[in-house]
Amino acid sequence: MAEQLTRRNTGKNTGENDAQRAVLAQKLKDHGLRTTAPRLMLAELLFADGNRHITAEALFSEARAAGLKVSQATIYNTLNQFCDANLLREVQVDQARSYFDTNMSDHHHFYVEAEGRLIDIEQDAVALAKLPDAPDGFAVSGVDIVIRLEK
Amino acid sequence: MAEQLTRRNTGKNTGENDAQRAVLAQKLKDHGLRTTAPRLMLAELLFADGNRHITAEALFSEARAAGLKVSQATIYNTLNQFCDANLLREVQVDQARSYFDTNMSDHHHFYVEAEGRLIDIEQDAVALAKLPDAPDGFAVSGVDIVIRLEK
DNA sequence: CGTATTTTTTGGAATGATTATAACTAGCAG
DNA sequence: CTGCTAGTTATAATCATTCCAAAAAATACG
Repeated sequence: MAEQLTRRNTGKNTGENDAQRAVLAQKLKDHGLRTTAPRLMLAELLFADGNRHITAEALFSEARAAGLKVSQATIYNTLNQFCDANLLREVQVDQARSYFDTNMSDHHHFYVEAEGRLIDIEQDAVALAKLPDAPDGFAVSGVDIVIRLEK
Repeated sequence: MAEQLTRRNTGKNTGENDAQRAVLAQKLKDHGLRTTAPRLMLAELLFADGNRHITAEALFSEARAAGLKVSQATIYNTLNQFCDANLLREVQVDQARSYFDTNMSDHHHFYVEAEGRLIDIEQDAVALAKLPDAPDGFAVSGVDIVIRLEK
């Protein structure tokens, strides 16, 4: 079953992939999620090859292309669970669809509207010299900067 | 027909409202839009009383509450036309629904997620000391900063 | 001023992303 | 193993938004 996966990483043998899978399984556990087959396989697609930005629909296609038999509902459930568990974050750039970012570090984004593509901005590439205070009774829960790009 | 409007502004007599309507009609013309009754009435709701942040659904309710007989399609059409005409801008904070902002000046937003409420941030309350260059082949078309708030 | 031409508006159907539901299956604790 | 709980699935439901074809209103023209 595991071999149905198209590997995005550079692993060349089963031993290496097994090791990677064990790491991912532990990662799920560490974040309070049971290790189930669908979760592990989606985690592999999401986390095996560095940071990614992906939509539910794209992850679904990728999973199907890799031969996985996951339903759309599971894709959505899993993405939301991963978000709740702080394994993913949602990026708000297009009200038509949600983007999920596997990079949990503090950073911002370029967004190429024409291509629906997100690009990370290193956190130290942006410096905020001045930020307003939160209105009375509120606390800041996040600061999102999106730089929109065109050709 | 015009008197079906519930006034959000402080106008007290018809003369004053007529004057205001004339100003709005001119504003529509200036932006290349024909002055039609629905457009004028929605413009009145949107622009008569200072800057607003509103969703399509909220504007529809407001229009209905004011006794206007506009269809939902017209609300959406009008909001999109106003955006295209640079009378409104869309703010991306919640993928569930679109927010429209009547404040066209360069500024950013607080977003109170729990209430679905947007609050303008004066442009001089934010200072960006450093911004990354756009990747090769791209130009920056906009910089959006959203500060999310919680209680 | 009517009449033709073009835009708008409309109600309702269609779309597309996402979520809810209810039955089934798989983890995992004892 | 067994049972209880959580996860998965297929499908239906929801919700915002867009599409559509027809009716109505605006401008252009004679």
